[in-house]
Amino acid sequence: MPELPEVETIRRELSRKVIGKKIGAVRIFRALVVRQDTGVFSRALTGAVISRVSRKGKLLLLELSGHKALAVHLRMTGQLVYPGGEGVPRVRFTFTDGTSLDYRDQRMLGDLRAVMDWRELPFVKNLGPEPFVLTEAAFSAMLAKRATKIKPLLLDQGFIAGIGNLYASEMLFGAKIHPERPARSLTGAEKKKLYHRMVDILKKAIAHKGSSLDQFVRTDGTKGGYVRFHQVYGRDGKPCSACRSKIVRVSIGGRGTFFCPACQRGT
DNA sequence: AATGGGACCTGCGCGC
DNA sequence: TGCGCGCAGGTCCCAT
Repeated sequence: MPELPEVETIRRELSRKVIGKKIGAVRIFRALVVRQDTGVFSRALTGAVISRVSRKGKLLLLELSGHKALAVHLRMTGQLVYPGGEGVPRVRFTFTDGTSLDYRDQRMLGDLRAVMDWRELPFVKNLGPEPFVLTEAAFSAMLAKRATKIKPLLLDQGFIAGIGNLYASEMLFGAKIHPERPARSLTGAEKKKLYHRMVDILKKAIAHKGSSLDQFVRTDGTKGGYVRFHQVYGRDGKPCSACRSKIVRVSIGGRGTFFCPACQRGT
């Protein structure tokens, strides 16, 4: 479940480690994760120099010389490890200095592709605003227009970029809002609170290098430290930190959703 | 517009 | 103990 904080962690770490490096060779061990012709992929990347690493929502972009980019979506179990070299990854990028960047992905749901203009990717074009760019007023106005349940709405990448299942539950708990509340039913105070919990939680998760519950690891293979701050996600049956009621897990929009039935009232 | 389902994948934990 | 099954969740796609 790499979400915005996890992808941002990787972005920052790769920025420190691989900018300026030249890709000498691309080895594809499992073609499934390369979502385009593998020859096109390899030829586009070989010889390119990494100029910058950026992020759009949960999409990581290794920008290259010649206006190209390597777009990486980790989906569920993707990992980028540097320096790589251990075991057999799905894809290995070997730099001309001899080091390598490994793309690992247990479930192979990830998405790697070399693109000429990442701004033209449908995923990018459909992306909603970045949480850190959005103002409170704009966020409130966006919520006011929507009748749908707040929790699935926060997961909609076209509505807002980067939030996934874990942080959606955490921020709704922080704002004391029931996950099935229609977005437009939130009061002004609730919308304000949700905006601030959203920003605070994402920033704090980045500060702690993300949440490693299952597969997420940092580029050096170590785990992120935010799990110990989780209030509800993965804590069903355990006491709420605020009121000691038991945290419950329900399915909303087909996704596991954790909340405190006492603190987060009503629909 | 909203909602619900299936598809993509693998490994884990559950029930029997 | 062993086996089969459902499930985990990011995104896309289809149907209603």
